[in-house]
Amino acid sequence: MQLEKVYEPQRFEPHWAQWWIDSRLYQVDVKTADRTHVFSIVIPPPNVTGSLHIGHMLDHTIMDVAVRWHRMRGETTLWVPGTDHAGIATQMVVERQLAAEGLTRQGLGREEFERRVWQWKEEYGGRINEQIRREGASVDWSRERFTMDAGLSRAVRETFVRLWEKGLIYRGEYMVNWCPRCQTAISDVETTHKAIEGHLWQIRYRIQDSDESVSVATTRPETMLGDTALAVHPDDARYKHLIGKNAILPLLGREIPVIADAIVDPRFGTGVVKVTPAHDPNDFEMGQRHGLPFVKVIGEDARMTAAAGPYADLDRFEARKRVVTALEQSGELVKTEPYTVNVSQCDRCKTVIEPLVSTQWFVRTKPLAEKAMEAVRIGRIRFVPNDREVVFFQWMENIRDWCISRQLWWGHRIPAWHCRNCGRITVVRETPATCPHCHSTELEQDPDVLDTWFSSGLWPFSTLGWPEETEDLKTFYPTSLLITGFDILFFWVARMIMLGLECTGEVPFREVHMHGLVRDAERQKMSKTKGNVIDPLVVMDRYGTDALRIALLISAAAGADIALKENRIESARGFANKLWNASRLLFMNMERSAIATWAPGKARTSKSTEDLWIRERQNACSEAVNEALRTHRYHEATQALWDFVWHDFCDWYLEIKKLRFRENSGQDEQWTEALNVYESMLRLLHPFMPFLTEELWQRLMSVSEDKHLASISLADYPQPEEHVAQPHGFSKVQQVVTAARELRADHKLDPKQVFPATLKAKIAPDDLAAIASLAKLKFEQVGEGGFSRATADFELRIHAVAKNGASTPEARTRILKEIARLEELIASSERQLSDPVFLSRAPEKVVNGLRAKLAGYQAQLQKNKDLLGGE
RNA sequence: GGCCCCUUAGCUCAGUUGGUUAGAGCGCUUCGUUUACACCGAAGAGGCCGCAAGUUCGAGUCUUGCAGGGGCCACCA
Repeated sequence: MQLEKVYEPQRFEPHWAQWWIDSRLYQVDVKTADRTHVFSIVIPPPNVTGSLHIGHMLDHTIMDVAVRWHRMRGETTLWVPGTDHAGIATQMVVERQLAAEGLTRQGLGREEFERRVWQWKEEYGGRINEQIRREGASVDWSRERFTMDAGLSRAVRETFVRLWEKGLIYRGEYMVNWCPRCQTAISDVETTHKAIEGHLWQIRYRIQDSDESVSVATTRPETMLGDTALAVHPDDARYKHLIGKNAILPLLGREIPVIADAIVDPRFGTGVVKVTPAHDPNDFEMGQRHGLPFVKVIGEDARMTAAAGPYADLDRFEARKRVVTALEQSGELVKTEPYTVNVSQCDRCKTVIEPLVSTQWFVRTKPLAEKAMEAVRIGRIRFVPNDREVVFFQWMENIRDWCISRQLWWGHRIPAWHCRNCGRITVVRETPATCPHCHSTELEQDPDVLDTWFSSGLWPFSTLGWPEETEDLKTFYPTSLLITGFDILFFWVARMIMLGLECTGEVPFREVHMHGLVRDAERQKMSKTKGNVIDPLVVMDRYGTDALRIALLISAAAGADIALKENRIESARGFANKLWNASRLLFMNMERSAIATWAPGKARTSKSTEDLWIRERQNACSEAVNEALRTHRYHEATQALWDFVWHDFCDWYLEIKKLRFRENSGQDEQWTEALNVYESMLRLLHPFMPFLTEELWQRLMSVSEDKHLASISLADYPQPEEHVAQPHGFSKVQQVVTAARELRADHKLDPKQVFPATLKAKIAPDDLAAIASLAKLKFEQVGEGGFSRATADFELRIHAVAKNGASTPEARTRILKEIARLEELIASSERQLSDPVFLSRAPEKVVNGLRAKLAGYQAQLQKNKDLLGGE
C-alpha cells in the first residue's frame, strides 16, 4: 500500500464528490429510517441565477460538518438541497439576455416571457448545484426542490388563501417603497439607508390675503409641486394665527391650506412643513388625517407627471435642479445649506427609492410576530449566538405590515381573481371558472406576483411536502437546525418563524446558528466592483476543498466575521499535507513490516507508553470535539483536531512509533493499536475534511479484515470513553526530550551538566536520544532499585551529549531568566497561600491546586539551579 | 436618536459557567535536510488582555463610566 509522494487533492476530490452522489449514501429512505433519532436541516436556497461564492462555501461547510457529525452518530440525517426562483434577479437576467437579442419582455408578452425564463432555468439553473456538489456537501439530491416547483407553488397558494381567509392578508392603497429601476414595489427590508451629502433648502410660501409669508425647509424641493398643505404644530405660538388660512404654492400658484398636526416638530427648521401626501410617508398619513388631496407629481418611472405642470416628463433629479433655479429667480428661495440626507435605496440596485401611493397586497404581521416572539421567548427556538435574539425582538416588536406584491412577471402569481362584471375579488386555491358572487366568467387574475421571500418563508416545510401530511413532513419537521448568515435574519429567518408557526403550528427549526460574513484579508466586504472577491472554485482548484473548509472552519466563531487570508488557506493545506504524509509513513512501514491485514477495533492490548498516552489524548480530543460541535463551536472543534493530529499524533506519537518501526520491533499488537488510533483519527476528522479522510480510509480499508462499510461517512463518530486513563509516564518522556532539546539548542551540552528526572516509561534511552536529535543520552542511576535498559523505573541524570556545539552564554542567560520567573511565581503563590482570607473563602480544589503548582515551581527552580550548579 | 458587538503577541483572531504560567495561525530570530512531510522539524523572542473605577479571597472573563472602531434599526421636513 503506497501513497503518492505529493498531496494532490485535485486527484481524488472530484472522484469522491461524484461517488458520494452515485452511491446515494446520503439519500434517506423514510420508510425504513429510525424515527427516534432524527437530524434534519434545509439548505438556505441559493438564487437560481447565482454562482457559488465564499459565503455559500462557509454556510455549506458548517452545515456539512453538522450533518456529517449527526449522521456518523447514527441519527437519521436529512439535508434538503434546492434553489430559489429569485424573482427580480432572475427576471433581470433574462431581460438582459432578451435585450441582447433586441427583444423586450413587453414585446414577447407575459406567457412567452415566462416560458423563456423557464428555459433559462433549465439551461443555467443547475450551475449552482454543480458547484455545491463540488463542495462535497452531503445533501440528499433525490429531495432537491425549487421554489417554483408544483408542490411548493401549491404550498404558496395554500398559505396565501389561508392567510386571506383569516384576514391576515389584505389589499389596499398605501404608500410603498417603489424602485423606479426594478419597476416594482418592494418591502421595507429590501431598502437600505445611506447618508448622502445634500442640501436643506428653505422656500418662502406667501400667506394668502396678507403680507405674511413663512419659510419651509425641505430636502426634496421637487415634491413641492405636489404640496397640498402646509403644517404647523397646533401649539406653536408663532404660527397659531395662520392655521386655517391659505398659502400660495410658489411656481404653480395653487392655494393650499395651513393645517395643524402634532407630528410637526416646532424645534426643527422653521417649524413649518410642506405636506406632499403622495410622495412622503409622513405626509401620506397627514393627508389621510386631514382629508387632503393627493397630487402625484412623480410617476413610476421617476419622471415628473403632467400634474407637475411645466416640469412634466423631467427626471426627478433634473426637476429638482430646475425647481431650485426657478425659486432662486423668483426670490422665493430663502436659504440653501449643506445637509446630510438619509436616503433609502433599493437593496438590489441601489436606485433611490421613490415613496409612491399604490394598490398592493400586504400581510398583517403583528399577530404573526406575537407568536414568533413567544416561541423564541420560551426557548422553542434558540439563537446561536444568543445576543442575536435582542435584534430579533427589537425588529419584531416594531414590525410593519409586509408588502408582498411585486409588479413582476416571474414568480408566484397571486391567487386572486378580479371580476370585470361585479368588481369583486376572489381568492381561492384553484383557478375559478366563474365569479362566485355574480357568476360572471369575466375573471382576470391579479397581475402581481409574490415577494420571493414569501415562498422561501415556507421552505422548511414546503420542501417536505406540506400541506400534505407526508411521511417526510412527519419525520423531519420541525427541522433541527438552521444555519445561515446574520444578514438575512429579517428577510428569511423571521419570516420562516412567523409562517411556520402559522401554517404548521410548529416552529420551523429548533436552533438557529448565525455565522458572520467572509471578508477579504483587509476585512473589507467582498464585492465585484472592488475586485477583492475570493472565488471558492479557484481556491478549491488550487488548494483543495478540504483546505478551504479547514481555513473557514478554524475562524468560524459564531457570529463573527471572517477575514480570509491566503496564508490561512495555505496553512490549512499544510495541515492536510501533514496528515497525508503521516499516512504515508504509516503505510510505508506497514509494507516494510509486512503487515498485510488489520482487524479494526480489536481490543486494545498494547501497553506501551506512547499507546497509552495517545489513547488518552485522543479521548480528550474526541470529548472536546463532540462538545464543541454540540454547542456550535466549530472553530474550537477544528482547533482541537488540528492540535491533536499535528502536535500529538505526528510530533510525538509517530516520532516514537517511527523508531519502533525502524527497528522492525513493532509487534502485531502495536500495529493494531497504531492503526486503531489512526483510523479513529480519520473518523474524528471526517466531517471537517471529508475528501482526504475518505481517500485515506478507503486505502486503509483495503487491508482491513472488516469491509462491511462502504464509506467512512457511514462509520461511527468516536465518542469519549469513560475510563481510559492509565498511568503511562509519557509526560516524563516529553520532559526529558524537551530538556535535552533545550540543552542542545543552547549548545550547552557540557557533560558536567545534568538533568535529573524520574522516568517511568517503557522507552529506551537511545530512543529518547534519537527523538531529541542527540548522539547519546547517558543515564545514571541515582537511588536504589533496578535499572533495566528499556523499561524500569529509575532515578536518572541525563548527560546529554550533543552531536556538535559547546556550552554558550545564551543558555546561562535563559536559565537565569527562568529562575527569576520561577522565584516570582513562588513568592506570589506563597503569599497567597499564607492569606487566611484566601484559604477560608476559596474552594479546596483551588487551594490544593495552587499548592501542587507551588511544589512544581519549586522543583523546576531546583532543576534550573542544578543546571547552573555544575559551573 | 435607539440598540447590539468589538478593542488580547508585529498582523489576523481564539479564549462556555470568574480560579492563579493568556493560546493558535501567519510573520520574526537561531539551529537542523535522521528515507512521512522544507506544504518539514527543534528551540526562542514577542502580551500593564483599550483606559479608569468597582464587585470579589481571586477579573482577559462580571458591573459602571470613558475613548476608539464596526454593525443593525429609525418617517424628523
